[in-house]
Amino acid sequence: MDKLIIIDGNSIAFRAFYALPLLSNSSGLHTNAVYGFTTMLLKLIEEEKPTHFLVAFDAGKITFRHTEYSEYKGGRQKTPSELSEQFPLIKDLLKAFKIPQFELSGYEADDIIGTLTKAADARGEKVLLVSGDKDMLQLASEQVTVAITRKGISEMDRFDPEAIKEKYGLTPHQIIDLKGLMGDTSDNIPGIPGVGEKTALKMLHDFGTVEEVLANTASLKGKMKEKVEEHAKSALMSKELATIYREVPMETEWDSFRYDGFDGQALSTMFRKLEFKSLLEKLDFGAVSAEAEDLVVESLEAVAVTEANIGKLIEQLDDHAAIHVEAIGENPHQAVMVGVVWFIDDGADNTSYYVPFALLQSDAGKPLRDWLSDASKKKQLFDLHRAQLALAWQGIHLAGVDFDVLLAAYLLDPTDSNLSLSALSVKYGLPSVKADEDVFGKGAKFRLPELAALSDHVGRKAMAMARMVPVLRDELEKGEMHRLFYELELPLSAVLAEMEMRGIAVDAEGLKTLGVELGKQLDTIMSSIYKLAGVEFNINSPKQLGEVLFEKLGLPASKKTKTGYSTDAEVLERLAPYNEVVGQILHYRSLAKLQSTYVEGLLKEVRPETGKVHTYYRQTIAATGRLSSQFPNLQNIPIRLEEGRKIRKVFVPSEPGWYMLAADYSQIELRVLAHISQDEKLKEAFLQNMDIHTKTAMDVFGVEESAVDSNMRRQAKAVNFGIVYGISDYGLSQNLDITRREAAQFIEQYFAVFQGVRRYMDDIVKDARRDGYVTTLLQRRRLLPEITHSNFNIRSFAERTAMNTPIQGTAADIIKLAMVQMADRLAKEGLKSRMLLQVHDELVFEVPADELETMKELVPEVMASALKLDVPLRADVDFGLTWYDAK
DNA sequence: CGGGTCACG
DNA sequence: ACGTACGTGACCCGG
Repeated sequence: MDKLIIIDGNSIAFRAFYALPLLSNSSGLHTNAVYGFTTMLLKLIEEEKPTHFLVAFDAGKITFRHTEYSEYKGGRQKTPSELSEQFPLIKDLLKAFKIPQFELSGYEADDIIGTLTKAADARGEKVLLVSGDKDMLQLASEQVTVAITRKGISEMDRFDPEAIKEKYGLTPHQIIDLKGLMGDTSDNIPGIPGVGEKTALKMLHDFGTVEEVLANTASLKGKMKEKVEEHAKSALMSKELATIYREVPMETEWDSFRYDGFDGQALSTMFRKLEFKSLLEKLDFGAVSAEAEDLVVESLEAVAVTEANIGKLIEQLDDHAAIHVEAIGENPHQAVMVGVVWFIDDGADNTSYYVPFALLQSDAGKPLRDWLSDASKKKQLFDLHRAQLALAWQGIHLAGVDFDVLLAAYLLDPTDSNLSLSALSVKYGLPSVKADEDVFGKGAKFRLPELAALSDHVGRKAMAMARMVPVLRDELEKGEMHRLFYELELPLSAVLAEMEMRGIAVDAEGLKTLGVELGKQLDTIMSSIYKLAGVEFNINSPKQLGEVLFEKLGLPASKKTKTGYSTDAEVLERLAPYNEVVGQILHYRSLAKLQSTYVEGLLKEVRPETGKVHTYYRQTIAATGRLSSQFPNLQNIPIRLEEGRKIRKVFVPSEPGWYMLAADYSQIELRVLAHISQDEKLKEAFLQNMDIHTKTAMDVFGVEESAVDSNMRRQAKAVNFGIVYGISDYGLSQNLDITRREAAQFIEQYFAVFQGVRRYMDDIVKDARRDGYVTTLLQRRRLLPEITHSNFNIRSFAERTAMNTPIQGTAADIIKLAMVQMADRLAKEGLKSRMLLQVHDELVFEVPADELETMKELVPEVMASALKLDVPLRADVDFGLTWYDAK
């Protein structure tokens, strides 16, 4: 049997546009609506397997409805240019899909669809009609199913007449009456003012049609009767406007909608232009497009090196080369080595040499190992940090790396969430490489392919990497980020790898003891909660907890999440006065977190041989330039509450008689703000070394220092936080639990005093709009394409990001500088002290007793002088036998 | 594998 | 009118 899919083109394009973030490709073309449209088409083709297909569009301009009602669709926002520029792309896309398109001047897509579904009905063919507009429900029939998008575009609700009956108690045709009564603000159809969906449905259930409702106003009551009578004409006109016209004079020849598959060639070209990397990979055009002439595929001779031919590679070793280190696994401290690849480009031929790791480690591999460790042999690679760690665990010290493709790509676009070689080769228009996932598989299906395929794949990775080096080097130069790259990030990679290899010692016995105590407390609290609640349930399940609190115990639910009641700490704290159990649950939650994440989780990461944990700092994740930490995350060890803070006691020196020493920047973000904004008041506060929150309270409340009480200081502190985050009255009001009006007043008073800060906030948003990005003091860059988005929320988010990123990012620049300088000083001065951790504004060291005095001076000195600002930087230092004591 | 929650700066 | 504070990672639950 045939099956026709009809898509309401304008409606789906709008839906996709507003549902997805404003994506754009590297030439600045917006692509989110096209992307959403594409994924929907692919999904429909795959799941529905249509035999016939078409998309209907509004032809735009005036339709016959305007001639009847000039206000039709009035008051509707102009289509944002970010969307209208995408319509031509969608039309090209449909051509590549080989899906027929219909539009007819004077008619809307609705009418074309109405006419076509009528024809299909008459022929007795199955139709699936896809739209975001509930009006379409009037076209449902035994033959025609209407799918309405829900929550964005990925999910749809399907309606046949039965489903419409179930949901609204109406026939498809009565949908028109529904709209006649309630109107439709988006089309500026008036309906009857004051009649919403509920009232309209009730009337229709009683009377059936608009006409019958009007004929029976006598049985309506009071205000409603007046309203209906007064707006009777409007209701009739609205009904007429809502009626889809089904007699458009047009070709309805069934066979002209036949769908026999897309043009893979055209589609892959289209996807490449739009930079739909994931879709390109998903459809695997690799094979198809490799033959296509428009795609450059470089030839490569991929040599799998053996003991017999290793001499050929050794012979060719030069003073520089692109290499690729293939190691399997997310955690580089536990990576399984596959091998190392050398890419040799001698001008005539491209040759890659894949050296299996066992061979590299054998006697025959010695010259290669020496080459890797020779700092005078310059290497370019992808992900130096990871390669260095993986090799170090195998006893190979990697040195002399002068370019890292991953690091460069990150600096060029720190928000890119897919920085794989495969994705980058597409992004920078270079010969493509297969994704690792496609070659190796993933999860349980992961396996290395046979030698020839493996050596080809890793060889192509090395080649792609080599091709990317000059491109990215130029881009860094253009963005004035070469110093940031060569003088900061690249040296930092090595510093981080060194810190991580060293690891930090953990007192596992102490941790276990803590775990036993927590276990006892958890048992006690658990039984107490069950008793108070009168039922046993899984306290860790927000779903079950919600049911107990809000249904069984009948506590007032306030916040909702997508899936049900919210039970987060903020909600529970409000509920605490109602029932004793709530406080217990909060306590249970905090202890359970300590137990699962910080006792059990941390214990799993301790190496039994050394008693140390080795975190992995990620240098290419955070959009602002900060580091992040994994396996385990050592940047979120508890400190705010004493119960959790005790966890810090298990972080100890790795040598007897040594100390832990920690130094943290004081108010680095506000000091950075003072420097960037050049705000006189803020600068003055730091030049006089005042308590910044107290000073803010004095200025905002206009009082003397002695009159600032703890509450005023607390509020001033929240305002300072808000300023750094890109303030909004709503956010501040939530944080301080005050009204928005009060919050707005605070902000206004703050800006009245700190006028330079206000100027900075205004200017940085303007700059971001003009340039499309913001930068830190060291020229770190973050692209903000959404700063001009027509959607208020999306745009506001970008504006706050524009305000925050230069501040957070410059602070990140500064501590990174301090780390590189610190590593240098330790080496130069022959100190035995070791840098172990970075926690955004804090550095942690282990220090032998006889270096304590030196380090207490040196660390804060280096941190404070890492970068010269117009206000002083300050770092406070302390030491003790554990991290806990170095406070 | 996504959502909810919570730990940190 | 819109409905949010900025940046991360780990754990648990439940489909």
